Amino acid sequence: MSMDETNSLIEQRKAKLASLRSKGIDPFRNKFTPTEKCAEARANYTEGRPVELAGRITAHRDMGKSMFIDIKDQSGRIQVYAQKNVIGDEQFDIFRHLDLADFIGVKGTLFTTRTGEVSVKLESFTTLAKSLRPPPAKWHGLEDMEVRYRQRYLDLIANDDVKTVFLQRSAIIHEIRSFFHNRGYVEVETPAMQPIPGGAAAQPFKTFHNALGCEFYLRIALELYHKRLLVGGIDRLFEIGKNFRNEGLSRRHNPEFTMLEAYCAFGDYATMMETVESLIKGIAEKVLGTLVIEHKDAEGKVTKTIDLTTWRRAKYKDLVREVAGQDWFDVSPEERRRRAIEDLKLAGDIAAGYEDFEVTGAVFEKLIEPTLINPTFVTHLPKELVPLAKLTPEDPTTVEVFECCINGQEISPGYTEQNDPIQQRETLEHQAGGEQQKLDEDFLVALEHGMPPAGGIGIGIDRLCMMLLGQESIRDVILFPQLKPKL
RNA sequence: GGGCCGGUAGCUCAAUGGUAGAGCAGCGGCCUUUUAAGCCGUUGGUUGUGAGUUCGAGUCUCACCCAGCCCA
Repeated sequence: MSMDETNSLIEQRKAKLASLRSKGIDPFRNKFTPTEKCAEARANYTEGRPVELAGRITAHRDMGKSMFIDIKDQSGRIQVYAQKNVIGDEQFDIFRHLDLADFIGVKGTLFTTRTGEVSVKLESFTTLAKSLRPPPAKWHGLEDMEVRYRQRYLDLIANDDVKTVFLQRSAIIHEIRSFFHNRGYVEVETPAMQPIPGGAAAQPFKTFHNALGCEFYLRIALELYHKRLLVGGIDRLFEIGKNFRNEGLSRRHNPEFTMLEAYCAFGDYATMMETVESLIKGIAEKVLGTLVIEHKDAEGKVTKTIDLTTWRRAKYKDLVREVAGQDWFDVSPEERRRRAIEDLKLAGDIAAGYEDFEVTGAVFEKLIEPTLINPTFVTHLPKELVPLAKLTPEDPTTVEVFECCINGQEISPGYTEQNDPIQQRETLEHQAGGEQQKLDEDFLVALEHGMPPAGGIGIGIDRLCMMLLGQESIRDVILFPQLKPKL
């Protein structure tokens, strides 16, 4: 090791790198094949069993003529014990000057220390990758939000619970795929670049295709392409993909987010309620091993309990009547507006230009949805709210629709899909109305070729993960949440 | 877009307008079963950026950047 009087931690590490090279050691290897993972070595312990393991150095305890280090791979950590008289003076000196965060491969035999910890008695080691920068502190972890999000790899290195969240997110998505494959659904991929962004009301991102010389939009929903596939005879299909909405960022909104949509020909909204309930219950049982989910604060105190055992079904109008009065839908629109503003104190939430259904919508959004912690299917919404669904035969002011609310948020909408091309055109034209929204003629032509009756759902995967994994910010379930670029 | 809070060593954090500190990490020394190892010594700073007030600014003022929370 050089006696360089450098003051930068990076310079010190670079000097160590040069020192290794000067000894003929390559600090960056192409390959090292461990016999097993660190956690497996600990789990399958027999005294004296030879192992070869690889990992990042996360701690070291120097004892003079011997030394302990911890190495860690994705599975976990294991302690390695090096002794000067076993590996020799020269190797021991190199070993002693390895840095926290360096990757090494070790060869040795398993033993148990005096304090009962399964460890590797080192016979030889290989440097695999030198870390030129110091890792975050071992004890405090990494707290700085900005660094955690911008350099998520440091967050994952320093904070095991963060890593667990993302491994569980992966397990959730795996379960979603198995669930639908088991039910005979086909996984499809549809365009993220669309000439007309449809299927939802949201501001799109715009881009330009040079060769075609035209603009495209990043999709805001998957729906309209999935329905084309129903027309094409794919009766059960699903897609897990990114949607993009050019709107504000918040604890619940990221500009790109992951959406699941699934469609089932010859099903309806009731079919899809069963699907959502089975899906989410199955995920909770398989990934979390429970249907009762506890959200905790920083001190570990339970702040919220979500019980997924029973799924309530309630009509939108009934829920509104519960909080706004039994005669809510019998009085005049003017009276509804007055009550909402004066009696329900929603003045700040009701804009002057709001239509009648939007006034009721504000009542639902502000006073009802946040209270729906345990799963509730809110059904039969006013038809104005959902232009792509079929009317309810018994009450044509509503549509055959549900919004599954859990954790005070809408997690999943679903409905009996509109398959009448003439009614669909009228609804979309009326909706486009004042706005300069273009009609997706190609979609309407597809409907005119005949779409089977079908049920469909969407599930916001990020919000589902927040609910299941006890995270209050969408940024904590997205590996690289959107931040303003620095520099 | 509005309000509130924050940005100090690699990390976690201190510092009445008056010499920028601690713990850990790093570096050197001692120590062959430690584990937040221990003991001794020691390096490390353009206090987010830019102006201003002041004899003197991490601290006060203004603008800006970035981030977080709340609201719209």
